Amino acid sequence: MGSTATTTVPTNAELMEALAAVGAAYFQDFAGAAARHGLSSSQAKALGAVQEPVPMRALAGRLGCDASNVTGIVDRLESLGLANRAAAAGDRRVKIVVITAEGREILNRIRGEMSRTHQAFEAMTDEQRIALHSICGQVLPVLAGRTGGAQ
Amino acid sequence: MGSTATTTVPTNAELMEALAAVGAAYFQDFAGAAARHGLSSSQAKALGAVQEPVPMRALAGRLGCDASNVTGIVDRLESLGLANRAAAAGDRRVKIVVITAEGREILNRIRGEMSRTHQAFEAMTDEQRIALHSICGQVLPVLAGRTGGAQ
DNA sequence: GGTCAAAGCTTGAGTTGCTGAAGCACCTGG
DNA sequence: CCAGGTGCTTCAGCAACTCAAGCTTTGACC
Repeated sequence: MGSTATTTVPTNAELMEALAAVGAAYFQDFAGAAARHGLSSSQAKALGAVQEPVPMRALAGRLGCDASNVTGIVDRLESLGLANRAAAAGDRRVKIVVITAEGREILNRIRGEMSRTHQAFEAMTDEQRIALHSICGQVLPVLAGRTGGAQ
Repeated sequence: MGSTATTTVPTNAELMEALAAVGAAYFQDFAGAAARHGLSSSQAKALGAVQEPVPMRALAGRLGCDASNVTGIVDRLESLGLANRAAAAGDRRVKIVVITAEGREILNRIRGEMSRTHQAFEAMTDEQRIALHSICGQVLPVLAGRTGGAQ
């Protein structure tokens, strides 16, 4: 494939711009859906990161922020009844965040209500879906820093 | 969903998860590069949005936030010497944000220092670049809400 | 067994991002 | 010229975020 002379290979700058625009639009769709359920984007992101029980410190790692920050976010999730703190077996220092049934319900509803995102997916062909998924899978480990390159 | 082939078409949920992960990783790379130059991600995002002179109100639209918020962000950019407020010809209410030479310099440096993103792009084949760029271009108008569907 | 460094979580101070309401300056239409 | 709308700023208030300091618990060392 790829023998059409009209399609030129995009430069890094062009790709960066395209990726940034798509990422920003996706995020706005996400934040909007979360807001409709009274959650900030940080809270919703945290909720998505605790589908499996996770210690506070590890959650901070997943969210890419300071541990002290997670305290406040989980405080709010807990006061909304969407998550709980549980004691860890074997280490009484550790507190494990566990999503509640209601939290899971809200999370699923938020994901279902990201209408722009769903529309965008519907408009893709099977080949495009496969290509996008494969590219994401290949690019993610590099982008997330699992390679010994920088840092 | 009973597909048994080796390359199965990813579901919406799988695509959403992949896209979210890539978007988050990209954003962290961006925020990290901006932080190295003493800019928050919002400030850097605003800087990128004023490569062409833009009135305050329009900038708020581009950033997807309240106009009053933009006042503070531009205040900080201005105090750092990265942007200026200029009077608009013909309407003295309007203030137009103009990036300075130093602002452009910093912006280019930030983009150049997004090493993980560049690494990820380097690892892509020409076909993948073309596919990704084309998918982004197709998906963006839908994702950004230019279709009369929801909302 | 006692001691001490280190790990996990929370608290407090301080900055930024963000919104909504109120206010001022300015434009536009009658 | 006056009324209403538009553009920007200010203010109060909350969420998110960081750093430094503090508390409890753990694990290792003497």
